[in-house]
Amino acid sequence: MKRTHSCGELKKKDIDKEVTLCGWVQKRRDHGGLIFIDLRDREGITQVVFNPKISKESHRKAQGLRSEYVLSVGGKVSPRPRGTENKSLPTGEIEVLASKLEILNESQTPPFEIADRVKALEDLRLRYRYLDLRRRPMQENIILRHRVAKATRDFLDKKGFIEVETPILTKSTPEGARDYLVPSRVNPGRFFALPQSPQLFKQMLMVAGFDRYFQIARCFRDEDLRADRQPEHTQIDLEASFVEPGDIYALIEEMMSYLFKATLGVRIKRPFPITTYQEVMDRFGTEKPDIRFDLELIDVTEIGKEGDYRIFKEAASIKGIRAPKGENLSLKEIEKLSEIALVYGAKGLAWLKVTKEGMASPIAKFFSEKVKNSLMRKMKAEEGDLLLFIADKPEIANGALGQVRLALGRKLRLINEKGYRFLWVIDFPLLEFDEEEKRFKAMHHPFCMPKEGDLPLLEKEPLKVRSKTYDLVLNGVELGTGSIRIHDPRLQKRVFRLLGLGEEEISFKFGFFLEALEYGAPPHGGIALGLDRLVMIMAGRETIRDTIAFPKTQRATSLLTGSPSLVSEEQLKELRLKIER
RNA sequence: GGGGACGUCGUCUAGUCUGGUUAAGACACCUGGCUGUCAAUCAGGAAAGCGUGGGUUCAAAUCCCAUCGUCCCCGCCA
Repeated sequence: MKRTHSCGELKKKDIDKEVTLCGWVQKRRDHGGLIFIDLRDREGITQVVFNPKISKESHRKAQGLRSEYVLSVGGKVSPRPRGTENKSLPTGEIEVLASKLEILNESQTPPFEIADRVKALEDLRLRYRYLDLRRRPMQENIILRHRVAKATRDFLDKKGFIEVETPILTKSTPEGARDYLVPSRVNPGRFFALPQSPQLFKQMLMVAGFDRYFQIARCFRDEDLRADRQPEHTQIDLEASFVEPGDIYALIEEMMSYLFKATLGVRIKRPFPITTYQEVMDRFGTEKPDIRFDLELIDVTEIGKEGDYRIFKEAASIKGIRAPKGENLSLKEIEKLSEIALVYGAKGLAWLKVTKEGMASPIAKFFSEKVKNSLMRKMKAEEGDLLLFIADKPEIANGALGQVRLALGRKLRLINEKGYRFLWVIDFPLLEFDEEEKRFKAMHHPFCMPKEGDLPLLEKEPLKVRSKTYDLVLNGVELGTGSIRIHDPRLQKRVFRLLGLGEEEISFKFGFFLEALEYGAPPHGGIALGLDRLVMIMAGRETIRDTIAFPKTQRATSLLTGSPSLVSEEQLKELRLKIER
């Protein structure tokens, strides 16, 4: 036994105990006659004092200690002299008077300081991830992640869910994201795909009668990265038989409530509001609205067209948003908002300031007092407000103004950073039209059940068909996606055909799955929640990289290991692969 | 595929717009002093030729071109 206690637990009550601590040298303060070492481990920091009167030998050895050396220190816990207690440290009332010192390992001077507040840039942190992970905030993130995963398992176990592992080496299927492929040496020219999600396996587990399944599942997608997107991410994946959407809502709401309580001690308000896709698009311009603040998009198409402003008159849709007290925003700040609108495809951002003297704006002259007044009324505008408008195709007007809304929320400090506001977004369209490929694509995935009432439209007006889908949104972040699935093989085939899949392709790609549905597949549904994103929000971080022990860069490489890397000719030959140069 | 920001001692920055002495500071590091520090302190020291390659110029960290890397975003991500 190298240690008797952790570096975070010794308190007044331990005074006079003989203890042995192990840890890293956080800091050495050498006063010549007296040396202080802050010894750090996962649990905290304890001050160790080397006094030649207690041990000449240890004091001599301690002179050679440097940052990040690994030590085992034996000594007596004693109260700090009156007036030298450190209130900012949980162990600050005591210190260990070292009588024994063993240097377990030395350390090079680290490339950056192991401090709570990082100064090092992220690429350096990633290259030395094991040092970055020594920092307390990173340890807290990873430990929080562990607690969330643990609480998830506890909760779902109690609810009768069985954790089942599904293959990592699986089959490439069309639709969705690009697959990561793995060549098969035993079957030259053939490839496994890493799963984008365990979707088909969990459905087949329902066919198998497991009734309730879950998995903390790694998912792989070979797409471009973002702050909240990594090539491999982890989902809390679950599926249940004989359920309605309401069963899933209730389960997930209870689970979220349990997770937040168990890990953060935070109470979550239930039930979560439920809104349709159509409604959130109209009101917030996005399928994942941040409802921590109220600003909503307002349809002013009718009123806007009454003026003489050509751009309004010719637009299919005019959406407006009211920035309370936005009068104070400078032209430059409005210009910034307008740039955001441009990025999201709008051609411009029109604005009106409501001042004492009336409407101040380059476009005010195009509108009569009457029109201006009805605009004011419709948007519930008050003096001092700034009104912003985008006139365009409905998708653009909504989408771009939705982004302006988010920027406004931040700019005007309307967002309660400490709040957790969940929202269900339901009834997504089953399909969307891909302009590039000129065909229908599944909005979520091809296994979502269409709403029964919309079934007659399936072949006639496919875009009007809504599906039994539900997205869970938290603070403007898409946390998870789920649906009731198709369990009828005939209906599943109809949907495949709608997606433009030929009979041959259907049986090649999905034959095994359709066959499974033929053998008494129960009605079922489920959801998958992004664990990385959930922990990111809980930890108050801006990127999921801070919640993943060993993440990849935006170019999908590991700076730590240098992967992906070249492989030997022999390896390629064995796989019968040739690299084109 | 596209847009943007950044790259200077170990680290983080200043310097770059407006080319011109020994490229500056803080932290870290090294040596020495110091028995109550915890952002220890005092004295001294070492440390980068400015991501890489090319070009312009009497002269390039600074201007131009290319390239590499990191980050943010659009597209993409069911």
